[in-house]
Amino acid sequence: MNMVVSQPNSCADCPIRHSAVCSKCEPDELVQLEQIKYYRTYAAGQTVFFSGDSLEFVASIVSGVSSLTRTMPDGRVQMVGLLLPGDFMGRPNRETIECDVMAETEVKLCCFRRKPFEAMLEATPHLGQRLLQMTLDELDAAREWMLVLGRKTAREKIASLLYMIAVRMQSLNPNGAAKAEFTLPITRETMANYLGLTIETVSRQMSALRKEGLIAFQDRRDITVPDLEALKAETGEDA
Amino acid sequence: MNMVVSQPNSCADCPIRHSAVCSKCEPDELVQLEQIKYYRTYAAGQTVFFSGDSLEFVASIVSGVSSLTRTMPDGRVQMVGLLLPGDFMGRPNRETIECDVMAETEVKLCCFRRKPFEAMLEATPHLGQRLLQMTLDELDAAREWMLVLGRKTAREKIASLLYMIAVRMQSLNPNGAAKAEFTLPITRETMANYLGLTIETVSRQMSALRKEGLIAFQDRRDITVPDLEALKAETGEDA
DNA sequence: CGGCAGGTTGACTTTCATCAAGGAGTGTGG
DNA sequence: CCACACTCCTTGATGAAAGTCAACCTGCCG
Repeated sequence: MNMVVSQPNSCADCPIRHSAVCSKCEPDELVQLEQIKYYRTYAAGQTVFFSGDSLEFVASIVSGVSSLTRTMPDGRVQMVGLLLPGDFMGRPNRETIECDVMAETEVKLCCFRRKPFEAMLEATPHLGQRLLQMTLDELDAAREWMLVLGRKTAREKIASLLYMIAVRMQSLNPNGAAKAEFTLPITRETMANYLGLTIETVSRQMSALRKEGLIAFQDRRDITVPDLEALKAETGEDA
Repeated sequence: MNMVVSQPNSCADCPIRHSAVCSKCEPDELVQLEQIKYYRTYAAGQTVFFSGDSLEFVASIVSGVSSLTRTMPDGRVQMVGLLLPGDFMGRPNRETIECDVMAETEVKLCCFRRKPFEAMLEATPHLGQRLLQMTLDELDAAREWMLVLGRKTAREKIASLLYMIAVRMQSLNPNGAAKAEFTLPITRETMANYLGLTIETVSRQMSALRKEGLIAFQDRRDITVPDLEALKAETGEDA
């Protein structure tokens, strides 16, 4: 595994200092965390954990995008989580992980060996409180996604995914523009796995949305959404 | 709302004392909890919370089964959670709830007003630690379910649901019998909403599984599974 | 007895998956 | 520099699975 261990780095200038699991920690608690943390980088396409692996560390995503997937014995794959910067990877108090974790883009992790992290979780309420918040948010997101998987049409699924990504990117430049441009961090296959569709259906629906002017793209990664509200209307969730 | 407030009850002889959010609490912490708790009972079919309601209390399920559902503007419904005795209902640090919560059977809740509960969560690490564990477990279950919704056939979905319920019931009488009998706590419509299917498809697949001898039933609630392993083989997850 | 909710079954339709062919961009080696 | 192989994507033709519409059954309750 050609993963790279980077040089040490300070929490003070960490880009996810205020959103990650450590965001409620006091300065003295950060000092403790600094002592057990280390960085790792994974190239796009590399696997971080295989399902069933023993869970040696937990981590915050510093940069990049990772996916969680589950695979059936006959090869069917369903993505069950998409981890963005600030998100937490791994399970305290669990020996193994039951998903494959993959780097969709180059990913930089801030890792903590699991045992010391669990000990700190017991001793440092701020850490556990933040992790609880984050886990509850993820649970809400997972439930939202169950609606998409269980009840939406292919077209609505695509619109939902694009809308979600557009809004997340939008939140970075917060002037409420009606328009959005972004680079899809994932392939058609990854989209299909996320949405419970085949890549052919993804491709067809992307073409259909383009034909109708709801989205635009030249190379197949850089997407323009001329009218976010119009796209939202296609998600099936508008009133 | 004809909900009933029951007479006070002691934690000491509570049936979910060792599985609920309070299960790690020390005696003195239980005393605190006793001061802010109260019981409510809902009849089958009653709504506990409507989506968007302000969240006045959180609760443990003492007995019965509740469902969490999300509804689209055009009426499509997806169940996103099934709460059994011991499970926790509600979100600390959130003003409103974004699901409908319904009593599928008669349900007895042990309620805590949200604000005092949040205060205790800050002050009592045992409470937060247990809630974190439970939330992580629910997240895993939600992800498992995303695989069912996204990638399984109707037949596999039905088999998965029946197998899950059979195993949960089985865990109550722990001699590893190959056979299982149980009463479905939910209607065909609820099954359909859980599985992302129509009730007609649920009905057809139930009939098909019965024709093949994988399950048996006379009245449509009391199910017999003569061979749990055979049923498991139909879930698509066997190796 | 009639009405009603929940469930089953059949005929038909729609949606999406499957199978298959081929295009566009990229990297490699002759 | 061009041929090629390869990955990722697109598009078309066809088929299978599940949804829709409709009729009817069953048990229950007033």
